[in-house]
Formats: sequence, C-alpha cells, structure tokens
Amino acid sequence: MARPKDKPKMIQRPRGTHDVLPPEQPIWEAVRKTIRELSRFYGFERIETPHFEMTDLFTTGVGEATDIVTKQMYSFKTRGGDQLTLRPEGTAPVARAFIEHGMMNWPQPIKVFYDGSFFRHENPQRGRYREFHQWGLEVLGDDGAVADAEVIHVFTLFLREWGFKDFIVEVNSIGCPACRAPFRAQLTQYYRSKVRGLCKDCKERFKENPLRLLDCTEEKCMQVKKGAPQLLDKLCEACRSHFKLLLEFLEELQIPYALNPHLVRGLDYYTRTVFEAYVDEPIKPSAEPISPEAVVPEEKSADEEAPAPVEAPKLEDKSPRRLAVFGGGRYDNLVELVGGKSTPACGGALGLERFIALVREAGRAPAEEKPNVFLVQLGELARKKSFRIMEELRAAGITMAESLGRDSIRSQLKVGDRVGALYALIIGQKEALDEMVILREMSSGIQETIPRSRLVDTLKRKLKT
RNA sequence: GGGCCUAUGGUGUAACGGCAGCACGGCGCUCUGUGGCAGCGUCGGCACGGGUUCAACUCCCGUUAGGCCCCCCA
Repeated sequence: MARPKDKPKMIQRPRGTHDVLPPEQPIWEAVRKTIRELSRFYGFERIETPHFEMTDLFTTGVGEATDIVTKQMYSFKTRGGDQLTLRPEGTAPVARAFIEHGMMNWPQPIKVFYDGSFFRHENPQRGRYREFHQWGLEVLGDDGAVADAEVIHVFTLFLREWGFKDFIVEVNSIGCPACRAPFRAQLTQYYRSKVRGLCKDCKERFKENPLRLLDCTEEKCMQVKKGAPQLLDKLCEACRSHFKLLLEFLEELQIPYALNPHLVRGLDYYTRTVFEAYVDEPIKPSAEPISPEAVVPEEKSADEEAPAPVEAPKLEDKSPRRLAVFGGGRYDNLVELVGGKSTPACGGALGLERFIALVREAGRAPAEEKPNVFLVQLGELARKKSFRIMEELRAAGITMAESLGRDSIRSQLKVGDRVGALYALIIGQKEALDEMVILREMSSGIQETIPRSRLVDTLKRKLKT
C-alpha cells in the first residue's frame, strides 16, 4: 500500500475482526452475566479449551468436505512441525477434552458451557466476523431427547430474558447412519438424472455430500428439490421416536418452532436433531420464516411494482437478513469419530456478535454505569488524602471516579458532570485540615459540609433513596 | 470464490474544477474554591497512485481499505 514517505503506514485491525471499546463493554458484560447464570442454573459448568487445536481434530471431527474445513480454517504449521488450526467451532474441542480427560468415567451426563472466540476465514459482512464469539452448551453421555430439548430451552430462555419474543426455532432430524445410508442412496438415485439442471455447487454436493442438496436455495434446485424424497419420512424407528419426543418437549416448553425438512447444516458430525433459530428483527422485512410447506417462493406478479426501474436498495435495505442467532444439534458419532468410546451427545452455540446486534437494534443495550461520586481535590494536602478516601468508598461499595491529575475545581467538576456522577465530593485545603468534606448533589447544586468521619454513612443513606 | 456500494480532521458531516467549512471531541484560557450555558484560542483532514485540465478534494482509471449482498453459517 502506497503511502507518503514521511508518514508511517497505518496498521489496521485484520479484516473481519473488531475491537470492543470501553463504551461497548457494559453490554458484553451484561450478556456474559446472563450466560453464566443461566448456564450454571441449568447445570452446565464452564469449560475452556485452547484457541488452537491439532488440525486433524477438525478435519476428522467436523468433516473433510465441509465448508469450514475446506475453505474457512486458519491453519498453520508451528516451528516444531505441528499442524494446528485456530478453532472454527467449539464442539469438536469439547469432544476432544471429554476423551482426553476420561470424562466418560465422570458421573454422566457431562454438561458444559463455553464462551469464547472462534475463527473462520470468510468474507465478513453484517453479523459475520472472522473472529467471533459464541456461547456454547454441550451435553455428553445422554441420548435422550430431553437433552436436545434442554439445550434449545436454555437458549430460548436466554432470548426471552433479553426481551425477545419473536423468534422461531427451526428443527429437523437427519437421522442416524443406519437410516441415512438407504436414504442417501434414494436421494442419489432421484437426483442422478437431474444433476445437469442443478447449480454449480449442487453438482459438487451431489458427489461430495448429497444430503446438502436439500439445503440449496437456488431457484432451479428448489424446483428439483420439490420432488425429492424426504429423510424425515424415512427415519428408522428409533430416530423417529426420538424426534417425536423432542417435538413434544418443545410443545410442552412452549417454544415456537417450525419443522424445516430441508435443514441439514454444514457439519458432518450431526445425527438426528438439528436446529437453527432466527429472531425477527424490528424492521420487519418481507421475509417469511420457512414453514414446512413453503418450498417454493411466491412469485410476485410482475405488474405489482413494475415501473420504477431498479429503485436501488434503500438505506435500511429490505433484504431478508436471515442470520441464525443460535444453532446446533445432536452428534452421537463425534466422540467416537475423534477417537473416543461411542458417546451420545448434543449441543449448540449462540453467536454473541449477532445477538448483541439484535439487542442494540431493539434498543435494549444497558447504559454505561454512572459513578455515585466524583472526587474533587484542591491542593496537595487534599490530593494526598484522596487515596484513603477512595478506599473507604470502595470498601463501602460506593462507585466513584476522579481526575486527580487536574488542579482547578472547575475543570474537575466539569469532568464529574460529564461522567454523570450523582455527587461531587470536594476536599480543599481548608477541608483537608479540618477533617471535613463537602458533599455536593450534582443535579441540584445543593451542597453541605460534613465531617469526614460521617462521609460514608451519609452517602450510603443518600444513595439509598 | 462472485456481485454492488463507499472513501473529507479522532467522530459525524458540508461545499466547490481554483478559498476545505461546520458540529461534536481533545487541550487551554476567560475563571488557581464550584459543573451543566457561553465566548475565545488551540490540536487536527481531502486513503494512495496515475490520467484529463491553466488548475483536481471535486471528473476518469487503477490500487488499497471498508461496508453490504450471494454462498454458508453463530
């Protein structure tokens, strides 16, 4: 990049990453607090795994042919020759930890949550980053549908906790290997004669991963898809009853869900249950949630808005903006796949950037916290006494701010006003000598001089009201 | 990987083929014992390269960066 010789080149953050600046911290902290409390209440304990793993974990765990593995991983070779990868998702690492630490011998099931960074080399866009954060829940060692239901339940509780009512959880069952093999054959058979009419990606899918054919949204592929056999109809008895039970749980929990027989998801390790949830955004576009029946998009009659030639997208575009806010499923084969004893498991993850964007759009971001007190000091003696007073306030749980570096009372009060302090605590030379302090209510300007010994009590009383 | 859009002080913006102005912000002063208001001063900018032109921040091309969309997903 060419730059004037005299200016050093500006170094920007890498594409697809973002800084969380101080003003944004309150919402992140509040969200993480909910995550922690909700997870723990429902019996999920925190687990932390490394930000990078052996590359093989993901290629065999997530799947050789998946988008994540084929084009989105940050992989590198270390000086020692290890092939490592920045974790693109959290489930395989958890499975690895489960095996490595013999957690199959702990009381089952193992319920863990995590909350951290993940990395995928994609083209960034709204709600999509190369380094992003997820809150994940995993249940290992439980094959019951109730586990699937609980995971979904906790995520939806989280949405509700933050005031979101209009969301929909799309669910599907993609069966187990036992019922999938025959289905795959049927599907391949059905598609064999129609491959030529499919989109480029689907031609690839036909060879690599036929199930994903059902995922395509290309117009021409949708047409072909209409007549395709449905896995849902071909499930084995065990898978069928598992799915039925899950739906019953969802009903019971009053979770708004929709059966989406085309939901497949891009990761190989899923078995049986898969789900993805969407939140309706405040500015509601014309997008409709996919219902079980709606396979073909309605054609708009041409005369409806014919004239105006391409009015160009408006500021607030009308694009569907369908971004999953959380998703997941059951992965009964993953643990075995990455070298452990066969262990049924399920889990999911919620995208924090996406969620926080929703919170912001809905205007529910918590405000920055205002300090109770702003300490103003005049003169060296008062300045020296300030630290001790600050400690007294801290011990009493009274929040405060200061600007010790400033000298004039007016500039300090100005800052105090700026940060929104309720009270100013003023200590000048005179007060410092007399062991007194001035307490000034910022909103009214009313102030009183009180003995320093009574400061904390007085403040406590005032702050209560 | 493909497509569309954008680029002016730290932030948000304005204008014009010839002077880059405003608001917020930072610092200071008016005012070394009283904030919110005000006034003054000060800091600070046309992303980069090339072309057209007497003259380019402005028009054109390219580069770079960013945003958005498709794909896919959190």
